[in-house]
Amino acid sequence: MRTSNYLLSTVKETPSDAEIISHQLMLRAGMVRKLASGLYTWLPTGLRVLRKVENIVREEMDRAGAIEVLMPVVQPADLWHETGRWEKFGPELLRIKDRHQRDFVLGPTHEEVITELVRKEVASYKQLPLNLYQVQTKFRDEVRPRFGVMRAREFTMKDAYSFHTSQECLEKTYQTMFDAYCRIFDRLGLEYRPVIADTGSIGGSASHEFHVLAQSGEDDIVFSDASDYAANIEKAEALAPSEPRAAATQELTQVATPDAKTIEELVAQFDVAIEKTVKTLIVKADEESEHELIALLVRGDHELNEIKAEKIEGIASPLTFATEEEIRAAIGAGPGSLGPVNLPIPVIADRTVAAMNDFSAGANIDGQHFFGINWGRDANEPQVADLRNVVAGDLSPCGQGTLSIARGIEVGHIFQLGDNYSKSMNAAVLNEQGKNQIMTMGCYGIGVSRIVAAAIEQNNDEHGIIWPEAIAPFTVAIIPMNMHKSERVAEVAEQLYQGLREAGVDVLFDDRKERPGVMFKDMELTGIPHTIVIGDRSLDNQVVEYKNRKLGSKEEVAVDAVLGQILAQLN
RNA sequence: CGGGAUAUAGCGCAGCCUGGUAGCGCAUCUGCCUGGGGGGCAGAGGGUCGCAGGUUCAAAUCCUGCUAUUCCGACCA
Repeated sequence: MRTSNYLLSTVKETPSDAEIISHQLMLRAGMVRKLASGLYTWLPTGLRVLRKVENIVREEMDRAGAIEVLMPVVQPADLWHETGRWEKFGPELLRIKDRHQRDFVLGPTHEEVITELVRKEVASYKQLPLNLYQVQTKFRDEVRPRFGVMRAREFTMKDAYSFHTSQECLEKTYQTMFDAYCRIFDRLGLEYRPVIADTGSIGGSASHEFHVLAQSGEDDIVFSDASDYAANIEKAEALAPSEPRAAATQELTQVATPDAKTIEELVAQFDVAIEKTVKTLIVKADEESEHELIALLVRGDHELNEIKAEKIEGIASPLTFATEEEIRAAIGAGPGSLGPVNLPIPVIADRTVAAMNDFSAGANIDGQHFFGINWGRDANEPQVADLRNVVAGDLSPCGQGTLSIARGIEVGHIFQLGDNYSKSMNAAVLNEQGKNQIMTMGCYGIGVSRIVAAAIEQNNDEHGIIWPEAIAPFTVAIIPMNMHKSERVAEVAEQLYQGLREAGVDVLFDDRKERPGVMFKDMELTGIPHTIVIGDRSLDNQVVEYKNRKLGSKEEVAVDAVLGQILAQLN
């Protein structure tokens, strides 16, 4: 490609509404442009990268035995009624009507459509297992699109769905997909981790997420320093403290704390360690419960894990915090002064809290706290559950080592769905006994467009993007110096360009009548891995200059050797 | 959905408080110079000041409403 026939569309200034580095660089490098909130046009450079990611994903899916299909973006509401997700999905599901006033949705995912297809096309166990995938546009009407294509409303996803007659068979395909995903992310050149994950609203049993490690990631993932254990913080179990609860040493005392509405204020104003404080959070109980509200207790310096909390029996799902009015009506004190002593509603304590002694918490009287609280003596032994997020330094749930925490960008997610969808949609085959049997399903997603952003998050410097070789929009850039005056430069550049093209290399020949600085900056911003600089100065010595974007290195290469050397390096 | 901010040339911004000829940098176009790191000189084009009302002799500027964008929070395969 010649830049004179191309739409480079680079910009110098950083658009003011781009928050994270990948979004800024994608705009500056001319990869995407925003059309409306969460909707992006892919410019030629961005599209080249997107296609390269897609192709790697396709190759590995095909290699792993999956078969490509393509399903519509627009889906009839009937299917969503069948699985109950028409009601269950929130406003994130964009619902539309056609001219006959029939309901449709813009597909945020395709479990319904694929299950509809397979239940019609597959009748016998002999046709299974089957793993179908597509690379398709999805639409989710996100509450708050942000970070460019990282969290867009319209995005490209590879989604695969497998069908089986047994759990064993599902597990085998699940493992095959797990391995395929590792190959994909290896080939993409990304630093990533598979982690144990929550299944979220898609449902099912086993699940792993694949995270690209980056500071700007929206998820916390935790690792053991002594084993392969890695999990999303949503899922990571916080073990009970290894030490049993110590005996009480303090008397229960009530203290006026008019200016301490938060744990931070309490710790700042009174001589109490934050590890000796307890936070009391009030949530709604589920409808069957005889109480309206339930109190959840976590240590002052710990965070409630909402995913864990809403899975506890008796707690409303989705988790809903009580309002101040509801709390006052039930307890008679405001949120800043709550605690387990004399609390008229059920109490569930985190494992850590259950093992505490001599702790402080609100007195359920405005402006009052108790110090020296001890379970059994001052408050009934609570129901105990794992309620909190793990923190760095916690023991690993696998039994080996301690945990550390890093930020990750979720780029892949695989699930063992079981019969969640096949059952409600009655997707069955005849088994070996000639009986109808509901199929068991797995589903496997990769955020293709998100990977483009994630790759940049992980590979950039002050000059711009540094593409991993496998997904660079162009592999080699040719920068001629003063080509429009020097025939010698033009000739060498032209020959090298043709040579690289004939060898099938993605090469960008910067034949614009621009000053050198402009060309250097553009190629660096765009992140092209290899650059050849051709100028009279070096041609006098029969050499050209080779620059490596990633290493930042320069070397001189003989004119007649450069093509061979580049080609050798690419293999 | 709650709280805050913003909307002026393609992009980034000033002007608004204190009403009176719409401005700066970059980009674009023309010419000349320059030619190894976003260069210089000279000139040119480009605006419904988000939209709709209101106040006023006069509104980018003051008032009201709306819309969009954005940040924080809640929410989220």
